[in-house]
Amino acid sequence: MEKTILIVEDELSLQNILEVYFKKEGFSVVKASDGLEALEKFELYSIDIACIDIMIPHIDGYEVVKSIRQKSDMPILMMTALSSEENQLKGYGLDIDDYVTKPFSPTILVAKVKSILKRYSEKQVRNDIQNHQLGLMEINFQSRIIKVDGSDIDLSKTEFDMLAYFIKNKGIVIERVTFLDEIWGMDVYVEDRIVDTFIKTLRKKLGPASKYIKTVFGVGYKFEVN
Amino acid sequence: MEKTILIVEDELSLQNILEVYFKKEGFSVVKASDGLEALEKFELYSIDIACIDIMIPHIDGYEVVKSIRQKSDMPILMMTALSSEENQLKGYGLDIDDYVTKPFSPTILVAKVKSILKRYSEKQVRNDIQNHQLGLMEINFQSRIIKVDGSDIDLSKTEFDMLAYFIKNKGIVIERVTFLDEIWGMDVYVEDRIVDTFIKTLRKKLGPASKYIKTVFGVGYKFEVN
DNA sequence: TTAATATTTGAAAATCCTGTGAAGATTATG
DNA sequence: CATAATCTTCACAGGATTTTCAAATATTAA
Repeated sequence: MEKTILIVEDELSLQNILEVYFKKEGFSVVKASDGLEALEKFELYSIDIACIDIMIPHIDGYEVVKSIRQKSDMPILMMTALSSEENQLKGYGLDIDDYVTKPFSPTILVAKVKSILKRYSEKQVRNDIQNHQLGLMEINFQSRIIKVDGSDIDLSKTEFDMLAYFIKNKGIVIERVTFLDEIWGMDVYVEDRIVDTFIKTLRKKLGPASKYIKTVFGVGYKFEVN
Repeated sequence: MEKTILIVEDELSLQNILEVYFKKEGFSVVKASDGLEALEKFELYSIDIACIDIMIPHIDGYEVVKSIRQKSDMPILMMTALSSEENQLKGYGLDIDDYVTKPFSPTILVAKVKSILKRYSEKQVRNDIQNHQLGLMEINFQSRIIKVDGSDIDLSKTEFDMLAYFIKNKGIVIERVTFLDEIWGMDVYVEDRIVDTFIKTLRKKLGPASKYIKTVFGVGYKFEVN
């Protein structure tokens, strides 16, 4: 399964270099140039790991981490420019997984990221599949309970699976074919228009939360909390 | 074995921070923001330990503890904001395992929780007399006795094992295959519809308590007290 | 603005899933 | 060894869900 990495770095040349390296390793890359953008992207996409520079505009790296930590325990790696920052980092008591000091080799960063993800992957499988709060709705994958505005919504198996897939891929456009492959399975032959029909009932059942399901004309659908 | 912790705290930022810390330590986290929700979640999930704030909406922490104590002797740790609360706590004579006074460091809370659980598990091994009260029914895993409305129910080995597995996983959906793996063993080959047959007899024998066994169409079954 | 293309939607048809009773197979018990 | 208890399979009815279809509506591009 492809991992999504968030790179937060204001120096555009470095940002691009890192993007190239991570893409080469099969990562899906999301970029941000300042603290605000970083937090936006964090809300918008399902990020698996973040590499965050400390000295960035608007909101500095420390604050970005604090903010993310209120909602997620995703792995975070910091990038520091100065050794003074390095000390501060330790002093702050932030819950981060690793850091690198500039200048560093992209290869090393990639290696560190991979090793962190490896460590995480076992724990993650168990932990990450719990209770998710997304705007108006609350989903529990284990009990297969969906709540909108606090009250239970009754979904059939396929309806629930589709919504779950949406949520696990929030912010990303999902093509009809992808749904067929992921929910129905590669070998099942059904018209891809059936996805529309399920979108219809999902929207109806989700009520006010149906606004999160967006049509991307000519491509597919997208789940976006905002 | 992964432990499930219930965090009862109305201050959402603190709630989220604690969630992150406990998840990182491999806990499965269930959250509640007020006393009512706390009691609901307590019924809904198999909780191993609870951290409860005293000043919470609807039903305060003291009352939550009293209510839980009528059904369970699970470890409980309280979080107090004021030293006056601290005194009250002592005065009340509630059967709690520990407490922390705000502001406290999440790390300390985690450490306390771990040490309580360690103490508890040792006790558990010796005591081994766990009576579980779930709505209408009472189950004792050691003596393999089930009571519904106070009277004994006679279950065969497989029937009991299935019910026990249900109860140990209350609130989460269990697939037929999972039952086969857990009760029959991976290597045994039987039709998975046999699960239905056992559900049938379980429901019949449990009488009024059969309402806790819920069918999740297309997926499996769920044990839910409510 | 219009033609071409996509999506939404309601309803009907086809399919799948579960509950159940009955009956055969296996295992325990005296 | 015989009998009882338990486990397992099977098949059918009824209900729930999935799938298709076609008309209505919306979007895009020229």
